Amino acid sequence: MNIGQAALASGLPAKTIRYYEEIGLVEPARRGNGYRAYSGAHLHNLRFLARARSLGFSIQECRRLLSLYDDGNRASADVKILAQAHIASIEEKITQLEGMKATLTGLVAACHGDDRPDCPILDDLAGETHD
Amino acid sequence: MNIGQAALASGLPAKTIRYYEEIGLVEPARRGNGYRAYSGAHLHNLRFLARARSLGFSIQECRRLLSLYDDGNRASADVKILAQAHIASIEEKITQLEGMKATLTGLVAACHGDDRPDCPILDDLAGETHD
DNA sequence: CCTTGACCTTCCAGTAACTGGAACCCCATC
DNA sequence: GATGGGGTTCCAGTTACTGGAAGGTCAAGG
Repeated sequence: MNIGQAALASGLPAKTIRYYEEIGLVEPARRGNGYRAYSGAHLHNLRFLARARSLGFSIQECRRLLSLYDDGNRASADVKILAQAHIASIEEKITQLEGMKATLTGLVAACHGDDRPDCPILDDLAGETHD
Repeated sequence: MNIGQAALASGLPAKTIRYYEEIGLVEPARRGNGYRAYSGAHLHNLRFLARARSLGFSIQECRRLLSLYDDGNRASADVKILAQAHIASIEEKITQLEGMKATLTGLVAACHGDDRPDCPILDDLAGETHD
């Protein structure tokens, strides 16, 4: 199948699929005319990547996950550790975002939001402590 | 004050401060020897930026916030709208991350994590539905 | 046979916000 | 004069794509 079909079937943009080839993630065969030819296995890997990326794994992590998938002798513990570390980094991001949100929510609540210039949000950013 | 002092006083790395100058955010004067000379106002802006960035505002948003800060005729409503939009985008990110976390947590719980290859996490990524 | 349009190709540049490093200058001090 | 700790510029790399230009391929229609 051509790249357009692979894109449709995997849900990834063709541009992304070409990029994955460039970085050595999924390397299809070529037809006589230079077109990429994706096999069922290639498509499988593309779907795998789409799913892993949608769960927030980095490209490096996806690479590792694919190689673990391909390794019949893998230990599921290795996969689990990778996933747990990823969960931890997600939690870290969430915590950070929650902190920002809490601060901003407080500031927004304090801002009257009319046509006057007085603004607690800017005051906070400017480091002006409100007694 | 030199860039090193400004870095210390603002909490920003010198590299970042130079970058902010490059993109026109904070443009210090220069001494005879070519060194950057930061005034109190410059330092204030650097601190403002550090705070705004720590709250997750993008550089573009920071630029806008700074210009609102500098505009004595601003309407606090404009600031509030900006902040509210930012809160909304933070919430969106959190929702996305929570979704990833929930899925991953389920998968990790299902994975025995020993030296056997069988792994529900990889099965999920590979699109193999577990009955 | 020619054209049209959809598809494919490569390559280059841009995104966000820095960060690291090389090569070099300035200044005070021992 | 050498040394050390500043400072300077410029270039490259990071992440994971995305957009666009210039051009090749192929099937269908006139």
